[in-house]
Amino acid sequence: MTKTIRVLEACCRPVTARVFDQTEADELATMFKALADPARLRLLSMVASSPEREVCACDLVEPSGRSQPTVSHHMSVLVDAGLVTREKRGKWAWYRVVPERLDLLRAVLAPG
Amino acid sequence: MTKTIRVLEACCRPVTARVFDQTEADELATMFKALADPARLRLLSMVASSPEREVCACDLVEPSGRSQPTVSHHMSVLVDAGLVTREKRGKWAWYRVVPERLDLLRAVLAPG
DNA sequence: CCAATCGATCGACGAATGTCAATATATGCT
DNA sequence: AGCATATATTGACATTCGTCGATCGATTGG
Repeated sequence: MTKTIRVLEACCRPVTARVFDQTEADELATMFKALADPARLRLLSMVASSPEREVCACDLVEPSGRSQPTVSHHMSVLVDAGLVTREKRGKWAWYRVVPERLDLLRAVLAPG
Repeated sequence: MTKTIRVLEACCRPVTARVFDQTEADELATMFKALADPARLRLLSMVASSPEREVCACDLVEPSGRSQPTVSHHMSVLVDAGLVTREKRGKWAWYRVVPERLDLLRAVLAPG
């Protein structure tokens, strides 16, 4: 489950620029896969739209309508994809989005 | 398999703007899910990076390294998500990307 | 018409995924 | 130390997904 976040070499070159090689496609697929579930998208939007730009895991369970283990699992998927970071402070886990990673995906989807 | 492409109401409001509601999350997840597979990403990049901006299905099978039914399936997923269009001309099927749909996803990923 | 070709659909199968209850781990409080 | 709380991990299960071989439908050329 814990996956190392590799750095995309051909970072930011749009899909219109060339055919993705296998490695590149694999890595991008991991990131898009993290966004490919409604529950995770809602969790991500909770973190991203938070005024403080960070959210405690304890504030995600009830609004998401999922069990605590399920939320923990989904957040791990987002962390593994590099889209959010997790910081443990005392008993609590705090999440933040990683804007550079969203930018990377935006660049990939950019028009030619 | 054939899914109607609904139009996103809250189109283009970024993830940083508010918490996605269920319907919105479902629809966005469908689009991201279409991008969440390496084979499909490569197929999409083949279409998107084509000089003529369109590609015949017959030119996708061999380079993708998948069987003809598998390619057809993947292209259907992309079409159903609204990311590409399929036009049947004679015996051949021609695919084009839908830039507006990529723009929509880029807008969703835009920073606050 | 018949044969050939292109692409979509069907059926099957193993692999991956989303989910939760139960349990484990870690931290803080008294 | 002992207990309560917050989160992660494990194990199980049903569902979805990616894949291919076989087949079907449509179009074209002789």
